[in-house]
Parts: sequence; C-alpha cells; structure tokens
Amino acid sequence: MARHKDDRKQASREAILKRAAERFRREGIAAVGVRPLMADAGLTHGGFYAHFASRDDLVAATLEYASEATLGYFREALATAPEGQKLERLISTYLRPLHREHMGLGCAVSALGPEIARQDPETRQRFDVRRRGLVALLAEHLPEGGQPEARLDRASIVFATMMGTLQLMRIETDPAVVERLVAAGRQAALRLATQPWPAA
Amino acid sequence: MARHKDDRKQASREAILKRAAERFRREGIAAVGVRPLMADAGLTHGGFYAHFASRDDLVAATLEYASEATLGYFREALATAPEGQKLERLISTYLRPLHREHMGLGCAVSALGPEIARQDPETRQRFDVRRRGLVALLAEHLPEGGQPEARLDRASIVFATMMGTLQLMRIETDPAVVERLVAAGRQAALRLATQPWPAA
DNA sequence: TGTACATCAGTGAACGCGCGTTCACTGATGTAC
DNA sequence: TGTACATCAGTGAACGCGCGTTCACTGATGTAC
Repeated sequence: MARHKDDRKQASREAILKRAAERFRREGIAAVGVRPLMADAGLTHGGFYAHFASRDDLVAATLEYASEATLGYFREALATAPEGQKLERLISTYLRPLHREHMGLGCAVSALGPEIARQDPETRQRFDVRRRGLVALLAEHLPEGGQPEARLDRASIVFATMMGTLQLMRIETDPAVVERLVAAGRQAALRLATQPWPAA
Repeated sequence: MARHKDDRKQASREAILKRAAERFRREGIAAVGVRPLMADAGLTHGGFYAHFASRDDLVAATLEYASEATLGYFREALATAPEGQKLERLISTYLRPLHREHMGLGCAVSALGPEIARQDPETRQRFDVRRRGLVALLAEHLPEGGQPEARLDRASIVFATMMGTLQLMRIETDPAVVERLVAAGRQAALRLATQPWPAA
C-alpha cells in the first residue's frame, strides 16, 4: 500500500485546485496560466500533468471545486441561522458588500458566468450539478406549496436576481450606488421568493 | 480638406470596432487577439495602432460601441411597440431564446459582465453610461410615481433579473429548462417592475 | 490640365515574451528479501 | 535490521506558437502651382 504517497499527491492536487479556484474567479479563467498557477501552489509547471490531463481538464475540475466550496459555505450559513430566518440569511449572505469585494472566494457564476457559458456542454453539466445544489438550497426555504418543479424555477430566478445584482455591483464604481443596489436586490429577491407566484 | 481620406479611416475604425464588439462578446475579451481581429476587418495587424493607442484602448472603445448598439436596438424595439405594451416588449425582447443564442450581438453585460468588472474604473465608467441608458429606458416605462432615484434602483434590479436569467440560460444545457427559465424570468421581471415596491 | 511634392493609412518583418505541452531526469519513499 | 530495487511526483529545459507592440516602408490620395 502506497498510502502516504497517495496522500501527498492528493495534497498537491488540492493545492493546485485551491489556487486555481481563487485565481480563476478573481482574474478570469483565460488570464491564469499553468506556470504561474503551479508556482502559486509551490510546484514547478512540469508536474502539472501528473494531476490533470490538460488545462481544460483543470478548468472543469476547478469549476466543480469552487462551486462545491460555495455550496458548503451557504449550507453552513444556513445551519447557524435561527428557524424562520433561513431565507433572509441566505439572501443577505449572498448579496452583501463583502461578496462584491472577494470575487476570488465567492459564487463562481457571479465571477465567471459568461466564461462558464462558453465551456463545452460536458463541463457545463458537471458544474451545473453544484449550481442546482445552491438553487435547491434556496428552494427548500421558499414558502411551502406548489409543484417541486415550479419551486425550482422560482428559486432559479431568485438566484438570477441576486447573481445579476452582484455583477452590477462589481461594475459600478460609485459606493453609494452599490449600497442602494444591495438594498434593492435583497428586497427584490425576498419578494420574488415569498410572494404568491401567479400562473403565467 | 482631407475629407475623403478621413472618411476611409473612419470606415476602417468602424470595421475594427464592429468585429471586436461581436468577437469579444462571443469569445470573451481575453480570447481575441489584435492580429486575427484585424484580419477579420480586412486589414493587417500593423495598422491597428493608427486607430487605437493600445489593445486596452480598443477594449474600452469596443465596450462603448457594443452597448451603444444594444441601447439603439432596444430603443427601436420600443418605438414599434403599441402604447401600454412597451414594458412587456422590452422584457420579452431582452429575455428570449434568440438572445441566448446570439451572444455576439446581444447585451454586453450578459456576455461579459465579470470581465467588465475587472476593467479599470475609467473603462467601467465609460461603459456604465450606456448601461445606465438601458436602465433609464426601463425606468421610463415603469408605472408612474415614486422618486426618480427609487425608480432607477428598481429598474436596475429588473435589469439584473433579466441579465442574470439570460446568463443562467446560457449555462443550462437542457432546452426544456431553458424554456422554463425564459417564462419564469419574464414573469419575475414584470412583477418586479409593476407591483408596489414597499419601503425597505 | 499636368506635374512635383506631402501626407499618412496600411503593410509585414521583427522584437521579446509567456503560453500549453512534452520529456529525459532526479530523488524521496515504499517494497522485497 | 540492512540492502537492492521499483515507483512515480516533481523538476526544468525545450518544442512550436501566438501574443502586443514597433518601425522602416509603400503606395494611393490630396495639395500646390
């Protein structure tokens, strides 16, 4: 059994993924090269291919890794929220100034949405499993009633509202407008989540 | 007077901007080089610097150009809509399957949001003038009443909802889900735009 | 109208550089006896 | 326990390539007389 060896290899892989997840989100997928990334992880570039088949393979793995981490973060935020305030907690955790600033540690869709849309369908599907996880988390805390599919649609739109608002906050340069966007976005998300949803 | 000469130069500049606006939106800003872009415009790469001080200068000019075009497109769509249906027209023009497919010709925020957020403040501000134009267009067709600032905040959130939904539609690979997102997104945008907006 | 000259958008070779990927190697660790 | 051997993550030089930018040039157009 080569247990310790495998552990060390796994630790290197984790280090690479962690740095990639942060830098891709902060600088954009296209802006981060294999060499600087490996240097960040304390390795040299040649070793990269012991962990990933190609840079594209890394991109897919990193999108999974980042969204898995975000999902975990929101699960934790929910766990510490008092009953009856879970939805509000979810919304105000997502839509806050801190999330605007720390692009490298936040929601991958808000940091990379269009770049993800340009990936091949397989990569998008692997990623989308986690995004659906976050939407499902939202759906669980919507008021009860309605068909499950309709609840998921609704949760998707609440997510779209928060995510879209966060992106606008990041483009905006005026701090006063950013604050107004946070407030208006939270309110809108809460309204969409809780108010009756008429038939189309 | 070197009128004709200036006209020709202006035509070249336009050709470059037009191709850049399309390719940046479709492939991402970082993915399009000066050389292939100039070839697309029927020129060789050396001439680029007769028109732009640098690639960054082109990026800023292109973002203005693309968003100006989108703004014009929506103004036209509004002009042909019957009175009383302008808001619906605006929403269903933005949020439709065609817009999902033609990333290269659509809203720059939906195609490049996070990449725009990474530009320097000056570029973002130049761009934001046009984005505000689109939001103002929305604000004009919100139900009357309320303070102008509050109306703009509201219009911004309606825009964020549509834009966020469009991005999710582009990540989604299942056509059935895409259709559900269009329907739910339109409904949510309309609700946010027309229903009473309680104080925060 | 015809000729000499000036302008300058556009050309394409060349610059240094970083990219993704390959590959012969090294050296620490784990296995066999 | 001690020694010989196998494994394989990690190293770093090298590959061909495209990048943004510069620059000496060309050649079509516009001006001057």
